[in-house]
Amino acid sequence: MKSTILDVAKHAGVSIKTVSRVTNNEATVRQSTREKVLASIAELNYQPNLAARNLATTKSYNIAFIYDNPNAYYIIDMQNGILAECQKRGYELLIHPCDSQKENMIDEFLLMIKRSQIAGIVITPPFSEMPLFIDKLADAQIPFVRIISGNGLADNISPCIMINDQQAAFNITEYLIKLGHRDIAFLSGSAEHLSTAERLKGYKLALESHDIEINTDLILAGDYSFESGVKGANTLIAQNIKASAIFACNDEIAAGALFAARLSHIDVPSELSIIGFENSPFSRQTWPKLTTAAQPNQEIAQRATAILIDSIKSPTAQYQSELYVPQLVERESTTKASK
Amino acid sequence: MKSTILDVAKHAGVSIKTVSRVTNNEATVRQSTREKVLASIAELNYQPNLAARNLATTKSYNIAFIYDNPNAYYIIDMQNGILAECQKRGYELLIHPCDSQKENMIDEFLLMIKRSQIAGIVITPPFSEMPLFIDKLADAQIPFVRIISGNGLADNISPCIMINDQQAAFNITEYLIKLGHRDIAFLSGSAEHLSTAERLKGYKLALESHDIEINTDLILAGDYSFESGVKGANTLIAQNIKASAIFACNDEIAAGALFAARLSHIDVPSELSIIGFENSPFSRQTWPKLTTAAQPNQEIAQRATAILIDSIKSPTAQYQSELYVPQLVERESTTKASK
DNA sequence: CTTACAAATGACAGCGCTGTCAATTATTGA
DNA sequence: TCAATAATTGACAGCGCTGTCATTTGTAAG
Repeated sequence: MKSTILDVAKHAGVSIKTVSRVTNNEATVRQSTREKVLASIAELNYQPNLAARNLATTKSYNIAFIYDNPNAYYIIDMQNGILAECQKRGYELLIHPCDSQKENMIDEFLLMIKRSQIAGIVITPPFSEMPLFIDKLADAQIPFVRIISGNGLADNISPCIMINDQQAAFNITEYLIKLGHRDIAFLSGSAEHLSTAERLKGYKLALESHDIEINTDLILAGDYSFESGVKGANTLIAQNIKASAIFACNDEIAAGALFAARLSHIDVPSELSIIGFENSPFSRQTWPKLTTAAQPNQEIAQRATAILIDSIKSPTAQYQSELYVPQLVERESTTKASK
Repeated sequence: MKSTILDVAKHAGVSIKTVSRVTNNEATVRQSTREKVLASIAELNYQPNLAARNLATTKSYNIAFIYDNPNAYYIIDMQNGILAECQKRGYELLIHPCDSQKENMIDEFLLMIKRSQIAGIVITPPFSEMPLFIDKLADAQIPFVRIISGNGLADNISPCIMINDQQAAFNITEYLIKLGHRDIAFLSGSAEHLSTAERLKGYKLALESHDIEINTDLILAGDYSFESGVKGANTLIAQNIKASAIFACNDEIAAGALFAARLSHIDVPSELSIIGFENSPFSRQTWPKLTTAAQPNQEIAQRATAILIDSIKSPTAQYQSELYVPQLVERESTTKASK
């Protein structure tokens, strides 16, 4: 039989309000009383009924996570991070996969949010990078946190976690340059994702800062898929474009490029270095394993959630933002340029 | 401003109870009244407050999903399936990743379940195949549904979705045999998963039914990883074991085997056929693409959830169970045995 | 030992909904 | 036409909790 606040109150010999004070960690309870109540709570195995609390406060303790599923690994990581923080803070997680391409998606989502009782939203790309969507959300006065690609210029619409893809791409490219590579191909991800543009910027900046001319033949459009990597690498090979290294916008593209190279009997890394991005499990399931840039997605998601909950609990004009720079992970798919 | 049941009642000129009847789809409401109420609901954009409903019914509309994350693709598929049904039926989904290896995990989970208000649980392997865990859950009187590997012999402890891995493995093996293969290697998945044993059974049965002797040298232990596939294939190659086809217990293993074969300059499929299992996105990201056996995970999860909710709503002694047989998906990694 | 004030505690309404059961209205059959 | 019965509808309590505000208890100062 589940015990209620009344059971605890009787058992401890106090009023239900005092029990409520203890469970909510309010300050104005005498230490001795608090201990008495806590003992009763433990003995009766009491757990506050969330539905009743929600109803009484007319607040909600639900965090929504909205995503458009591009990458199962990414989603799972994010989800686990959010979950961890929610558990810590006594929130529930509601999952909302959505199709970003779908017409009316924005309005449907807004309606759903208004209907559900939702305290705040964690938003990942591409939604977090859709100005129209974000503006509407801001208008609707719903707290949210965005995880986006950027270099630190926050817009103060909401708290934000920024992934400095540009800096990371710069670092990666420089790493290749320092290995002696000068002809570095760039296999782009999806054009709709900001991260693609940011990574390209970083790539260009690195080349420029080492006085290497940017060769547009080496920059190929694509999307974040394995097939795109295969296609990109095959284009380079077929058109006989000289490249001693490939910067792939994510690990799947890199894996595709790797495969294409093997099929053409080009050895990786001795004849061609390939570098990925994301450090997904994928990057460890290729052979050779991929050198890549790692972003700690789970940690990022957890921080984002923490910031969101903070901003829900104490709304302030100025929002917190944080910046992450993905770090190089050296593995086996890159080596010095051959002379 | 959120509207409440009282607003709707006033607007429609009925009692709040009648509004409640309409939102709960109860039968005893006159058609004309129902329409009137529905119109008011639509006009006021009314959505019942779940917290209040939960409190009033002292029931919960939360479904828990418990998993130990082996495979992000699998989890996402399951999750989406469960979500779809939950949305349809007005339930919420709570996610519970767990570590199946962790000591005390069972008791911790049970405690958590008792504390949370949870209407039922969807359980996937390996949890669904742990008798101790299942028994405790049954003792605790919590409704749940299991998704397990099996051939249809239900135990009536709970509703069940069974994946007939044995039959599917039989079919797959027979498919290879009909292509002329007689020396078919079997790369096992994790021993803890029932599915591995079931697939092995199906494999053996198929060989026997075609009067092919079972060669234990061809059956290699492993787990459900890419590395395991690489290792298995390399073992075959190194020990010079004659095999014209490989039955890999899942797509990752198959991908690993594929890679090992390529490295040894063995062409797939002309020199070696490889077949996977699961039809994960993975199987489309190899080259050649993998022939495999598809189980409609999302559909399975949705059905499981439907059955679970049915059993919550009308508890009966006899539980529903369903059987799925994964179907062969022919792609490019298999072909006729060379003479 | 009082008084004045602060700290701690409690009484009670009410969050929005559903269950129970009584009241009302519609329908049927004689 | 009028019971008798069935089909609808409504009044009201109460689910378990928190917010408000009144009350009690403790404490420092006089």
